[in-house]
Amino acid sequence: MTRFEGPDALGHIQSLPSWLVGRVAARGRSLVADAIAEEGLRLPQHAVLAAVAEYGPVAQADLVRRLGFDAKDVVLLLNHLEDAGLAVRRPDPRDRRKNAVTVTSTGLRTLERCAELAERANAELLAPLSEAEGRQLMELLGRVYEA
Amino acid sequence: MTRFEGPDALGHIQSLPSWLVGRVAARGRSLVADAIAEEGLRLPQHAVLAAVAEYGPVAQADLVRRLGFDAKDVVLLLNHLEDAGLAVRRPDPRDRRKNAVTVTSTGLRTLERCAELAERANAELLAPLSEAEGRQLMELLGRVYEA
DNA sequence: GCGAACTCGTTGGACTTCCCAACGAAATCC
DNA sequence: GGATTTCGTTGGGAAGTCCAACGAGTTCGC
Repeated sequence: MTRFEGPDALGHIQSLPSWLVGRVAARGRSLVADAIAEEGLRLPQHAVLAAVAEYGPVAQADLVRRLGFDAKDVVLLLNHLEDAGLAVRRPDPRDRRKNAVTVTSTGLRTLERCAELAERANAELLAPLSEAEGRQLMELLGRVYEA
Repeated sequence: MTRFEGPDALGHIQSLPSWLVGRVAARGRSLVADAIAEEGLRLPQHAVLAAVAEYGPVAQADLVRRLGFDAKDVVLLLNHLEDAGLAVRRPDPRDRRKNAVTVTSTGLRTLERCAELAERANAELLAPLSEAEGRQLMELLGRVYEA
């Protein structure tokens, strides 16, 4: 085991995988957030809008479950998306407790531009790596995450 | 370019490196946070305590610069560490504006236990990978981060 | 059937992290 | 020795995450 824990305490923390992956994640988050800010969206708004687009008319509780977001936050995020004309809430006739949330055509176009922007931001993130190394990084991260 | 952006919008986001690295970072953060919670410390407190231990008697402004934390938060974190008897603030005789922050012997022992706990949490994080793969992941992340 | 238990959307609040502004005290610059 | 800067501290605000509760609506158990 390592001696001299005190003098190297911070260095030890910063040598841990959890610290390094946290730093890279922060950088990636920042890059993507700045990119899609060009479309006036924040990261959680983008995620909710994408989930709405993917799962068609969907209840908010489903979004909560699929995204792992808090129900309250989904309410506020959808308020914003609706105000921006990107998504629509309509009552579900089959279950009057539910809202059937849909993406608008404007929202779909915004989503396509965001996909492009996010992809470019990720290219910038992985710029120091070759294509093969980028795939390898993804493969390793995938195995860690699935565990 | 990809067609059918709408139906696969969320899947596209979740296939990006920024998303995957964010997920892995969240898992690592959670594992380490739970581990050192055993010693009654939260992650930022641990970081500050480690920085204090590493840089000996150090001014708070130095901690702010080295950690990149907000000055206000460092004040509050040090308040907690001092109340817990892990660190001490004393006036710096050479510059009466500064506090000379030091770790107590209790803080040092806590730090050593935290180092062990954090290391075990990271081992759990990288459990799905072999040792060589773990080193490779660190090497790739390091190159991405240094950029 | 019909009351109990649950679900849905919503509201409220607490906490943490991060960012910016200001302040008195103290040091430094010239 | 006056102007500028630094230091610790306090204050406030935006954003993200989480928990508790509620009325309206639906489903389950008997």
